[in-house]
Amino acid sequence: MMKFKRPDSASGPCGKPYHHGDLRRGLIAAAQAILERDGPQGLSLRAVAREAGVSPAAPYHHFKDKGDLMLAVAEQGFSDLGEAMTRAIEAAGPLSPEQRVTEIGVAYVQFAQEHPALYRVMYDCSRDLETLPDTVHEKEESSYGLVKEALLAAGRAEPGDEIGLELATVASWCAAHGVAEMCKFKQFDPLKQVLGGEVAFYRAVLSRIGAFGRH
Amino acid sequence: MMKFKRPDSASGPCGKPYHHGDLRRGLIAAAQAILERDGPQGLSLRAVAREAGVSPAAPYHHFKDKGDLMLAVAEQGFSDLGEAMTRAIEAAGPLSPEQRVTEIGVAYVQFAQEHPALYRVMYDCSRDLETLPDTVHEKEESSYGLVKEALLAAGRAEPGDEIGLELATVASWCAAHGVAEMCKFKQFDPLKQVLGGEVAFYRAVLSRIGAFGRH
DNA sequence: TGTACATCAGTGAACGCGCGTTCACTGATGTAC
DNA sequence: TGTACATCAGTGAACGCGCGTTCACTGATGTAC
Repeated sequence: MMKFKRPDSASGPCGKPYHHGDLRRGLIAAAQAILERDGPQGLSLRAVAREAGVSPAAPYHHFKDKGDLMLAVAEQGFSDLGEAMTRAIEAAGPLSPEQRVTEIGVAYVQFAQEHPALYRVMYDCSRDLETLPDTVHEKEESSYGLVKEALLAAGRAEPGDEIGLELATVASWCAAHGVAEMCKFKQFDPLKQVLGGEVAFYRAVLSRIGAFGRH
Repeated sequence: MMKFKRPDSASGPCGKPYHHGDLRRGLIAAAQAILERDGPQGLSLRAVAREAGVSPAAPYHHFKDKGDLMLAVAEQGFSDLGEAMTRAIEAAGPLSPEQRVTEIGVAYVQFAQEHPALYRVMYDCSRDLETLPDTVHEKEESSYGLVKEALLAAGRAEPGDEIGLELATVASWCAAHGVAEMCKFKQFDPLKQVLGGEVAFYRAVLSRIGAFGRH
């Protein structure tokens, strides 16, 4: 994120350098900025180039086409989500396996709440591919793996019951996605108020759903 | 849906009638057809007019702007969803309250699976409004009301515990939404195969989630 | 250390496209007399 | 029953816009000698 090794030698006295340094990363960051500011509607290839201070043709040196750029944005998002989940359980200190599951769920929903537009792009890209990016599902240290492992530790499936564990993981993932997307509706405002805030609200909902732990 | 009272008197010998008869309904139907055929990407105002066999300006006699048309499409969708849920529990014959809850959930997910593009538009419109259409949440015979009532009957909240019931309803709704959206990912194909089909799969997931009944 | 040159990473103008919306219009309908 | 006319529901051409992508180009970099 801050590994830009922009060579200052190339910059004129008052102008921008001709070469960006790490435009690939810069474009992904620009896309994220647009998502935060304007939402998914504003996310065009030209807008991303504009945001990065570069001509509309420049991205084509780093991405095959628009879809390729979007995919990279989504993958970065999933990687950030995984980090957020990991950070959350580390920050919480020592936790029971059951609490660990809950905290992961809360972190997931919180991430989606904090970056709604990014979350949408992540989800949309996945659907278009009809597969989830490797960062979610394949890698050893993936978010999916994190959830699965936490559920196993919490005894949500008998050791060896691979199918049961898989099912529990899918269930949790679905629940978290559902909560993440529904939470923003105004109709739930009174409920949020009664429960004492956003986080309390989706903690309550997740807990009701059950897949993320009942305390 | 078939209440077109197209006045044939207006049609020429081989041409279309100048007046459509019920263009408002026709446009909504055309939009649904486009969604089924081309997905949400293809859903522009012009495309809808084209599909309905009408000039691009014609819709403006029936809808304020594009958003207004989309909203009507979404509302029709929510109304269809409500009907599908009602039909499902009626078709299932006599059910225990607990089974009723499950069947409603399955019907919800099934509807989303059968009309993925429509479902997406429904959801997107709701988010843009930041409220759910009245057909979902307000009306007496709304889908939301249906779920709530079934949960109450199933004893998911003490009678009188309005907040608990509301929370249970939200939880179920979130869960159904999550399952509906996640089910299509290819990664879950092996699991579906093991469990013996699509419906068995999301029945299993819903049941794991808990909010829709454990048997 | 200096120079020639291939390669890389940008520019900016242009393309064709489909979009949402507007406009003045016209054909059809239905009502008053 | 017949006719004049207001109203309604269409037409089709045009607008300006931002988009994704392509092209020939050029400035900067780094390597071989």
